[in-house]
Amino acid sequence: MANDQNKFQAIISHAKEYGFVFPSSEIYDGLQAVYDYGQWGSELKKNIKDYWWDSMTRMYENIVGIDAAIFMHPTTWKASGHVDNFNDPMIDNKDSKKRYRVDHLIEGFAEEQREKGNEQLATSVLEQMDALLAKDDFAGLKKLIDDNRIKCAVSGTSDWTDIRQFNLMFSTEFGSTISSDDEDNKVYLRPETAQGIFVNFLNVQKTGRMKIPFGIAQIGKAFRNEIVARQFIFRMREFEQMEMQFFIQPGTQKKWYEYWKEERMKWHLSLGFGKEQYRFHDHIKLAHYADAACDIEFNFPIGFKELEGIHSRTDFDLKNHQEYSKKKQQYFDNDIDPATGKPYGNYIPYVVETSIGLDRMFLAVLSHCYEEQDLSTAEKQDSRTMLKFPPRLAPMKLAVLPLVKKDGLPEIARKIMDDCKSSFRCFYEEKDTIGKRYRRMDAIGTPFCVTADHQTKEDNTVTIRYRDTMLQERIHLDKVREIVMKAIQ
RNA sequence: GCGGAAGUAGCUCACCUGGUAGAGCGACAGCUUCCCAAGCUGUAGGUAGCGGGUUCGAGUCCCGUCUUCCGCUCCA
Repeated sequence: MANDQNKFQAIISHAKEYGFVFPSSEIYDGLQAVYDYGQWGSELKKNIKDYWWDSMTRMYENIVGIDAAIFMHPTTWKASGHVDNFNDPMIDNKDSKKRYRVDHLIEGFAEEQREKGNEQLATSVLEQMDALLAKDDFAGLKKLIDDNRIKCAVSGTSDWTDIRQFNLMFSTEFGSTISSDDEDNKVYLRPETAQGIFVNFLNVQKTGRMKIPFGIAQIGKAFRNEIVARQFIFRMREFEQMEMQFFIQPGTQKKWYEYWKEERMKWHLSLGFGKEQYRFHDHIKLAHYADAACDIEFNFPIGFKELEGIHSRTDFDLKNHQEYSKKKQQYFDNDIDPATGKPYGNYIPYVVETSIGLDRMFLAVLSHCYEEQDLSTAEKQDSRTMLKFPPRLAPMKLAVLPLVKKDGLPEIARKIMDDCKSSFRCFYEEKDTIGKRYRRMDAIGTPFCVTADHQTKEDNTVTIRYRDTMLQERIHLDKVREIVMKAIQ
């Protein structure tokens, strides 16, 4: 465990030192739980994104993608349950360190009084509470708690912190007249990307002539004002989700839930990190919208943690959007129901969701591929740090290196660059010894290096050096592009 | 949010009981032309997280603040 913790620290350092991940606005001391992706990090992230997007939208003919806005109509979040579930004022007892929802605390007190026969007090307290909650009068609520000497069940004391609102959604003002008091102007930064898909369900279904079952995929940013956000990019306030909502007939959710569990696991395994790095974790306590849910957990250096969620969301979201918007969210199914011999007809589809955190996927790839190797021999101490990325995900695919920077070798190397750079990302370097240049490429995870040497001038062959094995082969110049292309496909 | 620890050059760290910052690695330029880092020469880079206080004088003591790490708590 101690070693894994050190490994995690080493990965964070490496990520910063080699341009993968920087703390946000670092020159101003950073911003808690916000990070920026650097020159190689953004490439890696993009490659992960593309890999997911392509496998979703190309490999499944019944899945299409959209890109919805981050801002959504405020009612969206009422329908989704986010406004009700994440707006609770909380209070902490300073002695027991226990945190309570203010309404629960006061209701508990009223209940006690009622049992003791103080019916009048109970009713009065509850009435006051409702009035104060409606006004968001936290000072008044605190006074109510103090005046009635409401105690903590654990510590038995009445030593309370101030009341604070823990709203997991970020909000901002919308429109030309800015008035922070005006609830009508308040818009949220989406706390999940899913709702952008749900509100577009019929648009996509009708214009794309989609037939159930079908899926809508989306990659985009989401924002959550986490109370405690830590562990590097594992839990961030601004993060990116890659998710797909799969619309199905009611009653078939069990089958599709199992189907997507399997499909998503296959996708992860296709990266070749090994089966033992993943496991399923079934949710016992289900979210307000789900009738079955599990996570795919990955073996991070900080332990097995959630990487992707697969949820059977029932018709919770579409049904609520129908209710709040007063617009029918149903689908007419022309397929014949074998039970009745007639079409299935109108229904609100059920949904199975697969939702993966892009930043977590990035961390999974980075931490799994990070390796420190001891290459010491009897004569000499030696070690290298490398990122053994699958070639298709590597930020840089090929380094082109002249063995020395004279005798016409740079010119040959430049020619190779010109031949390859339109096909994939290449890196040219002539400074320092060849060994040092190889090691620098290992550190950012470049899978291939080709070196032009004096023999190249005679027979047009170069050496290609493989990152993982450090072995070299001599190949013809014309083969370079082809070999790399094959590896990244 | 609570408790604990830390914050000095890109990185790792040093400066003992207060007297206006050093090393190694790295980076850059040049030499070397060498197929797996640490050969030679040179250069750049820090007002010690930030703010305040004590003092003739603070990186060094005190307070506040921000950030990070560890533990607890939380995580629809």
